[in-house]
Amino acid sequence: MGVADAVFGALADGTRRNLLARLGELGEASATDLARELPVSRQAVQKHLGTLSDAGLVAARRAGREVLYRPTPAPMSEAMAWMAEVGGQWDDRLAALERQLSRAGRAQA
Amino acid sequence: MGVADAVFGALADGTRRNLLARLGELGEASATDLARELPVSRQAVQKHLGTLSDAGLVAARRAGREVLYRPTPAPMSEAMAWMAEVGGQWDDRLAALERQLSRAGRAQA
DNA sequence: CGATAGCGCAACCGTACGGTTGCACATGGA
DNA sequence: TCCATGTGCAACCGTACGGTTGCGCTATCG
Repeated sequence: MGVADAVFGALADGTRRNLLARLGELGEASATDLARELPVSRQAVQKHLGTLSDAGLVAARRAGREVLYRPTPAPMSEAMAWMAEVGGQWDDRLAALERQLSRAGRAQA
Repeated sequence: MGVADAVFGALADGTRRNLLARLGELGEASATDLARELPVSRQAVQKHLGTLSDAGLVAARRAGREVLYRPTPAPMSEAMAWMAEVGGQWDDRLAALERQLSRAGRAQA
């Protein structure tokens, strides 16, 4: 089913979730910036940003000689919808979320 | 952060998501049952159910000589909470979900 | 009982993944 | 213009993953 595979795959790695969370705080950052505060090399971060980008969770913007990445978490909603749908049959809490999702879904790009 | 890693990891595989969805429909099923309607061997299904079980997304019950698995999707809510938190800073839709999650969270085991 | 259906476990295989190093290319500042 | 900084790309490495086969144990049914 669609984008879910890429999104879940991207989110399955802790470093990638770290990057996404950090980008959420910073707004924008380069791979070099992000690598500075992480215990991995710049190239590793770059690869991670690549898979995040493939999943549509991150977008890149060139600024001079830097490339700045910003989070674009919209595709996560599809993954959440999947979880809500599967889980909703067994958990009232998730069922509530499913209703919320379908309501919010009508209002998004 | 906690269970999220196992949950996202488990959900990152399409076969595993299939299994979870099918279990959601059937209620309960054995690894052999599930393997019958999937293009993989029983042992493969068994391994997948193992990782799903490690993530707390599935529970096993012995019934005679069969072992029946049923979905226990509650741990997904933590993963959803993570997504809502990270995404919420950038997406009003996810922000709404985040509020919904914290409200529902107070009412769960 | 014996035979059959189902589970558990281990070994093995190919490949994708996370990570590294190394180096070449581009860009901006002194 | 020269140099420092930053990016892009490729090769390489170890390991974990998805999947298979094979076999032994358990339990149910005739």
